[in-house]
Amino acid sequence: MTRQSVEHPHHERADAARNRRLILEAADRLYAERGAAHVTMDDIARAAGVGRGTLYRRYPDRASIALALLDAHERDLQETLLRGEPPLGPGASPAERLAAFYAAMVALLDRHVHLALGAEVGRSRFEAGAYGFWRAHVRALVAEAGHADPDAMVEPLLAPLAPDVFARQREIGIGADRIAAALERLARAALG
Amino acid sequence: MTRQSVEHPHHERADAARNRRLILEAADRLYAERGAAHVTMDDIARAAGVGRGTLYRRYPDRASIALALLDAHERDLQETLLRGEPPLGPGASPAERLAAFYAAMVALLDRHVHLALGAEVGRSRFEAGAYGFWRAHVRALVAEAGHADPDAMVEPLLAPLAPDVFARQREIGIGADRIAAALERLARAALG
DNA sequence: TCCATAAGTGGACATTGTGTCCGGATACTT
DNA sequence: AAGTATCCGGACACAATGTCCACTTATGGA
Repeated sequence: MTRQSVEHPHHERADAARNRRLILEAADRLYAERGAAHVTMDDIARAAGVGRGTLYRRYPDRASIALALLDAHERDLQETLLRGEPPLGPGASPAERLAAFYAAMVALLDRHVHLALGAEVGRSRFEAGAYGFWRAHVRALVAEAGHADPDAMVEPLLAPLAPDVFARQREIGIGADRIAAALERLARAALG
Repeated sequence: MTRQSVEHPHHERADAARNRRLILEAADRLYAERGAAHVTMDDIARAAGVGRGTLYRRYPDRASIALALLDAHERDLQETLLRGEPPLGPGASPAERLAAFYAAMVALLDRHVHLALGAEVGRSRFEAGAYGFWRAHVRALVAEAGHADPDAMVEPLLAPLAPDVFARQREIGIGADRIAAALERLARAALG
């Protein structure tokens, strides 16, 4: 779905590849340093040592840069959900799988909040990145658990994983472990 | 908490009061017509027939205008939660009160999504508007239900009410009634 | 090795939205 | 009616976005 922003074109020129790396490294560092909201495209271009035109050629906005950085991490988890061991992968009960999914996502967010927040700038998270995948996964679990209206239950169950919610909780002193524990309880209550 | 943006100063000049009304009416209309994201301060000033300076004098940004408009509606619900009849008001079980709260919030969102989205521009919803009130209410319910870590459970339970989540659900064809039904089930599962 | 050319680069530019400022206008008081 | 505190509104400076195009460079064939 966002592969083109990660996979290398078949014959990418050497200078282009170098600049791509410079851009991604600079963006990652800036997002981590200042927070997504305080990084402009100009900042990234300057930090990477490339011109604005070069930056815009690849990435139309900040969100797509953050998405490119997130993508690799997210793909690992997606792979595990599809073919990994239970309880993340197939084989466990829906409630346990949702609990494990929550825990894994919290761990992911804990490492990459700055990127997740950066990916939210502009376009809403719903139509970008891996949201479609998470949605399909959770929908399947909800349906398997026998809920009456799975489609109406998916977004409410995904909402607690919104990056800004996670960031807020950490801001007021609730660590990733407590968040994960609370969500695991919620998962078992909702699908158990 | 946001009273100063709604209450009239003791001796507001007649022209100032008129302009306040013009501004709020114009903003409400524009938000509804085009959606919050596509309304600028300039648009509001022009539609209201006042200058930019006049607009900025009262409202530092779009969010505070939307908040002023939302405020009245939210206050009604707050009053009911504190002193109204069960199940919204005191007297019912935590699970039933949370279910009723969800339903009431969905109804509120259904009428005023455009405002709720407008209030989110810039400042995150957490530190503005009535969020503190909703948080305190839900936290009390969670605690009363005997949960281990109420503080970690509050944000996850409030997250499904985020305006962008609601807007998204409606966008993909899930009506307010289905959302309310799903959330009521969630409430009973989480606190029951 | 050298050249043709497709791809890539970078900074100038136009555009849009934000927020501030202050001379002038206007309502309220006495 | 006059004085004054408040308010008005547009001009201005600034910040960030996204586009454009003249120039540069890598690459592959002769």
